[in-house]
Amino acid sequence: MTEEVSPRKGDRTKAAILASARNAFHELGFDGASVRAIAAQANIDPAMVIRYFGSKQELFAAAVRIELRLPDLAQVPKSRRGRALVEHFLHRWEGEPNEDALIMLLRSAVSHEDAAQRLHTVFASQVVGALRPVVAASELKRRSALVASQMLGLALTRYVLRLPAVADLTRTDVIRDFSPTIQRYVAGPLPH
Amino acid sequence: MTEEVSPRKGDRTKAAILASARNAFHELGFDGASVRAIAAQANIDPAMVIRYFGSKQELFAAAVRIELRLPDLAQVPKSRRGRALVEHFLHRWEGEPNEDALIMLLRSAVSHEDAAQRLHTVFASQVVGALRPVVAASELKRRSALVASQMLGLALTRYVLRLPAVADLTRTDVIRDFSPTIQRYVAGPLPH
DNA sequence: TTGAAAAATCAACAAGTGTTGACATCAGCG
DNA sequence: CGCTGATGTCAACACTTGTTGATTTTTCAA
Repeated sequence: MTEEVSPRKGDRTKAAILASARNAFHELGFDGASVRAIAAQANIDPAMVIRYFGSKQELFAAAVRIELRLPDLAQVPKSRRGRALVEHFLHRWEGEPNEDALIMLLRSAVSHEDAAQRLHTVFASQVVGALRPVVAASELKRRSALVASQMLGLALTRYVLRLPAVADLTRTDVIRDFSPTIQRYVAGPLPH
Repeated sequence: MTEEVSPRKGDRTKAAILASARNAFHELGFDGASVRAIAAQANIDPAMVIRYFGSKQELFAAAVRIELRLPDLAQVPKSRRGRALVEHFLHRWEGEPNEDALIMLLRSAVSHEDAAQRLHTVFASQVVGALRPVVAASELKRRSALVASQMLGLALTRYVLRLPAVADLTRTDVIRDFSPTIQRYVAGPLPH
């Protein structure tokens, strides 16, 4: 009534399912989050989940659909690109809690082959995409590997494993401690 | 017959179960590896797995039992401790394939709470234990966090996700590229 | 060889999974 | 009103999971 464009009742519940699914996939991964649990948390019948999304796999694909917000490193002074990258990912991961798709993929990729493939793709677009404009083509793969290993290692230990030593760091700590490493991986000299 | 001390038939199959379980847990994680699949790969009845180990959980605990081979960094010149650490873990992880407990824990910790707790413990003994003799107590937690994030990030991207950019690196490449970072995390200056 | 313990087999259980189809309820429009 | 299509409910399916008990086969010493 109050809406202007067909406030279809179904759209609200569809959104509720999606929100519940994002939460569940975020903290339990694909296999750990059951359709029944997702439905229960949204106060909905499990059958509706299938009716609205077709299958659990398609629900996951919808929940994980990503907006690619790439940082434009070319517009950042060369000496601050490491810091910019760390801030970019930290902002993504701690923007709205229990929402980021990369963490969902990380939690799922271990056991779910499709999620692993999607993570490869996301990695390629996010990290390689960010670095391509600012590093030599001959070094792109190597520098991307280094950045990915450190940033995914940070995400893993901080958000998935929650090792106290890493999880207890403040945002400021993280930026201060990891920026120099990423800076070297992006723009520093590589050992020959 | 050819053995001297009670070559109990059961010990052989128990060992076979353990080997099969290590393999399965290593590539599928705790939830992904079913008791039936483990038994099938060892050509035995699923019931035997339970009879010999009590439960899947106890089998996992037995498969993941770890020999703590800590590197003694105090005996390594200060400037080479980063390299020594990288070589230590690389040797662990690529020693005998499909055997390392840390990878098994990494694959399982995502969905299995006990595995996550064990990983915290292993991390504490392996990383913190190696660093304690050679870093100031006031910096131990912070330096351990940095080393753990990079080394687990390497393990994650190389062995679990198998991102081509990281998995394609040779052992020599890995040592060359990651040692400087770990060296800085262990003995270099920390940003204030 | 005989007999007892160890090892292996088989079928079944209770619980949980994703998914489906038949049915009931409700909305809004003619 | 009555009708139609969208929403929601319920029970059941086929399957997989870890685990158990009864039963049979094998092993090995007396």
